[in-house]
Amino acid sequence: MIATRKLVDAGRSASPEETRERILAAAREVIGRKGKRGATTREIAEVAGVNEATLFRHFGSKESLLVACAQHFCGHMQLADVASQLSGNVAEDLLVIARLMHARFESLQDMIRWSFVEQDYDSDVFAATAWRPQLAILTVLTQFMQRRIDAGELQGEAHKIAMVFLGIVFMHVMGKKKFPDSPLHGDPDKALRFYIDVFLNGVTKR
Amino acid sequence: MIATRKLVDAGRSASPEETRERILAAAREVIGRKGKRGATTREIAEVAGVNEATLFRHFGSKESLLVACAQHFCGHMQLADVASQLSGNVAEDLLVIARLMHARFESLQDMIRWSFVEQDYDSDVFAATAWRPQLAILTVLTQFMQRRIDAGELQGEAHKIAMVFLGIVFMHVMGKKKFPDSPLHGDPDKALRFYIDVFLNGVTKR
DNA sequence: TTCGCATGCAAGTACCCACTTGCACTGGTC
DNA sequence: GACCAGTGCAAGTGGGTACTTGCATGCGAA
Repeated sequence: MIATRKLVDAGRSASPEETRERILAAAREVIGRKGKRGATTREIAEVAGVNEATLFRHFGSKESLLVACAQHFCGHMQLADVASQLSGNVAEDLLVIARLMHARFESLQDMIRWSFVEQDYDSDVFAATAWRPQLAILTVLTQFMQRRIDAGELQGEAHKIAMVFLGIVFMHVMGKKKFPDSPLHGDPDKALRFYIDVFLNGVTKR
Repeated sequence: MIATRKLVDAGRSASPEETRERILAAAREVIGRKGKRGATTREIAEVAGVNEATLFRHFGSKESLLVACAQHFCGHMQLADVASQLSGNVAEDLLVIARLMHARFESLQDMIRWSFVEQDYDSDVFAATAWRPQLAILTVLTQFMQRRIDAGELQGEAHKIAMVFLGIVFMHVMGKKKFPDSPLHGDPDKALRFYIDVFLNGVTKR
């Protein structure tokens, strides 16, 4: 019974909060691989090292677990501190913002990918929650652009050029697996600098 | 038995090829809404107006149907004729290509969205096939950029700036549902011209 | 007319999934 | 020491899903 003992102890050693955390982390991992539909409670429990019944005792239903998962990992994020890092130089500031975007996209990539498709056809709370960070970033980006336009440094409409910049960085992250042989996916910082250069100056030869 | 008669006749009136076509179209439609996993053979058959057994008699298995569907709609496309429409003016030519990209992305949007997430973790033939048109477009785009660089009109590396342009247009299509209140999603042609302007000249105020 | 092929229809099989339940165990709290 | 909350475990339930099968039907070709 030693083996049984060990397993039991492993479960027992953690507090309920720790158990909850493990389940949420496992859910995120499995959803990243299989998606909302493809993720089974069985596999999530297995990855979490927890009995399936425990999962339901914690979250009640699969749907509740997924929503809790999206809220846990994609909830309110602190973006305000970006402003303090800005120097005044447009290119440098854009790099700061781009790094932030890149990091966020990268770390939430799997969730975002699925929120991209499993959309609102079902008034999907999960997808809406998982997409929130992107909207937040777009807001920050738009505000930044507006300020630079007002200062006479950039031209165009703030939300439009913000969308372009967001699209470029977003596509960079999402494209890693889809265009794996692209030379852009070596040094991320280098790629970001390149994008900023194109964004600011265009590709026309002068 | 008139009702039964009608249904039967509806099925009978079509040739096996037509039946096959209807099933493929239905599969595409349902996959677009529910995804590969979420699409059930029952619903596909229902949408196609055929019996579920007929679906299996045609395609053998759901997986075979999905692969056939991807091949049918995302198979080899004729892109070569773009070259004949090019004028020599970079901005105008980019608009021609962008319109083509936009139309393709738009019409294949649902399939592409799903191929985006249900990726190769399962050596997924469906996803690989559905993604092929994007790779084809990137190739055309890269070649175009290379020619313009060689002609001294553009600067940078062809594949890199091609990726940027692709990303912008791709994000435009994919973002329609995710950023519904963006002013870019009114007149597509206007948006494409705007993207091309930013791509060529940047957003820096001169 | 006759025959075969494509289909409809209904029933069924085997599996998987979300979710439940009852019981046993244990570690910490009083 | 007694109790209890949190967990493991095993079995089970009900519904959905892919896929099969046997038979009836009718259209079109021989």
